[in-house]
Amino acid sequence: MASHGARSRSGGRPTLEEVAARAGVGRGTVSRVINGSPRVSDATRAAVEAAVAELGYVPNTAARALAANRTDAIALVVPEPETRFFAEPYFSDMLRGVGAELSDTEMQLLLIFAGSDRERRRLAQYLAAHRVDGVLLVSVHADDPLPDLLAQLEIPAVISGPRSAAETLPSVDSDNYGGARSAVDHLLSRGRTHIAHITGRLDVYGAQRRVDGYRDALRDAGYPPDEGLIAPGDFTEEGGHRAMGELLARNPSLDAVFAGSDVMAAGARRALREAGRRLPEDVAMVGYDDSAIARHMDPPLTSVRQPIEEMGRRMLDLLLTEIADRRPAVSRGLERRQVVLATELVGRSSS
Amino acid sequence: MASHGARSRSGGRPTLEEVAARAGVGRGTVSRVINGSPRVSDATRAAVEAAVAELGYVPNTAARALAANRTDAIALVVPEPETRFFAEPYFSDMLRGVGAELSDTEMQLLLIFAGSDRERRRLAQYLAAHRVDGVLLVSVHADDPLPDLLAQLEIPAVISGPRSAAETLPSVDSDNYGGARSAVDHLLSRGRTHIAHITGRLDVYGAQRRVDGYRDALRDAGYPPDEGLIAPGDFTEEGGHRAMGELLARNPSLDAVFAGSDVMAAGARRALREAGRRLPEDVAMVGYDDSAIARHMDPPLTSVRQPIEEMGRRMLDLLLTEIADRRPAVSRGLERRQVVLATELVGRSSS
DNA sequence: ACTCGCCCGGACAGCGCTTTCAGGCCGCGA
DNA sequence: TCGCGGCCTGAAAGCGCTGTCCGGGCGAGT
Repeated sequence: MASHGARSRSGGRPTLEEVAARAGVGRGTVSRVINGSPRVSDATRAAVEAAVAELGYVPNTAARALAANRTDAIALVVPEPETRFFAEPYFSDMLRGVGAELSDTEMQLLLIFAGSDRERRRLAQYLAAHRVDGVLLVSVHADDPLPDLLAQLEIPAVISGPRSAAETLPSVDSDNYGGARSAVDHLLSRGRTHIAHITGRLDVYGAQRRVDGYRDALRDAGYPPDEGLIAPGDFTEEGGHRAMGELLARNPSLDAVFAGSDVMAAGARRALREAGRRLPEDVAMVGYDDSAIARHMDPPLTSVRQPIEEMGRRMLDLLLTEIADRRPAVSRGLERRQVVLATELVGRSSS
Repeated sequence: MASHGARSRSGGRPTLEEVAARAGVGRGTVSRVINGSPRVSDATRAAVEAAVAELGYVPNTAARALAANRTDAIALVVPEPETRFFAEPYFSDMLRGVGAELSDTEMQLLLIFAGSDRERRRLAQYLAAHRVDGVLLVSVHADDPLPDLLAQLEIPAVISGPRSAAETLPSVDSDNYGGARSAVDHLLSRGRTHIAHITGRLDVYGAQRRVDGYRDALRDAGYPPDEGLIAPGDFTEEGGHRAMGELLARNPSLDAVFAGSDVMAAGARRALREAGRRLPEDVAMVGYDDSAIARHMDPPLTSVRQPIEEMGRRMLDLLLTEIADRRPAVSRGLERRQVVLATELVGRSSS
């Protein structure tokens, strides 16, 4: 006690203790002011704030983390290689949404890639050390063990794109089903009658939902189910190209395609060109994602837009709630923690 | 003391103390094992490691940071808006290099954008709180106050692209001068005699050096200086377009252009097309950066490649050295902490 | 065999902050 | 006027780990 008074060591930053001395109060009081506790009189608060300003006091994060058992940091985990992260606007939009929402808080955002096995092991270590208060998980496949790890470690997490209808983690997703329906309805309204669908990877729940939406829209319009009009893609351009080839072979009279992603649409477009079909005269096309690819395609591609930035924001909201709720160990009911946002059809000349 | 034995609180993670108890040694000993101190017998070390494994012990970062006064984290600061970060492959390559080098260590990398005023204030707060052990600064303009702030806070930092010849911070750069020379020499070797240059923003030191390299290469080849062949650009496509226009107006007989960046080359290419000049028949062109733009230009652009990933790796090396050296407060001489890496001319059909 | 030196393990004092606890002071009601 | 209840504040106990300082044990030298 006598060994560390209010003297500031050379180059050292001021401590709570020094602020307290300067303001003529105790450490605890300063702490309360800093943390915005209401149990402090206005006069005292003002005095403390003055001292803080004069000394240029900045709290020591490590000490706070140790004492309060929290880190004030959350991680955005991308289970993909870095290259994909930079290639897909999806991630940067998401990041922007999260970042925007986060700038109102004192929280820090960590960006973590978990594409390789090595990176995943590192991440596991990282999470085990509880170096973040919560995790935002984007683009997770059905069989990914990450969510379970998080649950086991009791780390709050929010997932973008539930893994299944029975998703237990809080999640934010866009309305894949509705988006697909709107795409098909649009094509129908254009007078198209033979509408095919190129699916995404079916181990991604959202891709399944798009198929469901496609089927239901056709059924509701009086078209009997025809599995021959559905071809599996894998979200790649090459997959889209191949799928389109199959579809054309099976359905010569096909006059429209709903592709499960813009990238696949680009592949399909190539296949159509090779087959001598004109867009949109012979075959109309609608994509999904409304990415840059859609805008730059020739002709520009009608596509279903997802509010990705908004999704990022909502994910962060959910996560912060989750973290706050967990703090005093209140156990909440299984209220609705699955958010679904509406999509929007962006019409262009491909349809 | 009696208040916290080796009992693990419900859900709590094991502590050093518990590991020590299990291994039958003292806390300090376990700490030494964890930190790889040599002053521990093999038998003891084995016992401790076994205990660590059995308990699944993971050190508490906050406690360690507090006691050791370090964070084991460094920041990559990008003084640009996020959009530019994603748009320019420069940053992602840099990130990849740093990330690769970092994965051998226990250090954590933080990505921080400081494009807006608001973000910069946040960053200042962040640095003031000493939440990182060091900073990697990329793409800094001559008048940026960030380096000074870092110096004042005594935070180790490494800069990519020195601000001037008198840069005091450790830095890693590519050989802008040599790169420019190689570009001009290449054009000369192709038999071109009227070679113009579109510069980058001259408040970026690297852009100045490219101008120097351009001038010297021509001078050494026996061409007298001709300022009319130099037009200022600003690293944007529009700037390149405008500069090319000026150059053509001033020098009708011009037969080659060395552009200070690929983006400007794209703008210049547009101006050439508008003027009815063919590439490379009428005018040969060389760009700088060897970015995707160069590969996709029509015709593909010859460009000077910088080893960006390597630069990222070297920057991290320098920073870690810097951090390590500062720890025991050894003051080192002003040895060479400015690394310059060689560039490489990538030939394509534009020249 | 005895002593000196060396190496290893344990104890202890914090690192700076949060948070509980209890006491002091004031105001209000009786 | 006295007593009781509240609110505000100060004190103190850690949070889990690091790093220094000692003491003890063991091997080697004479």
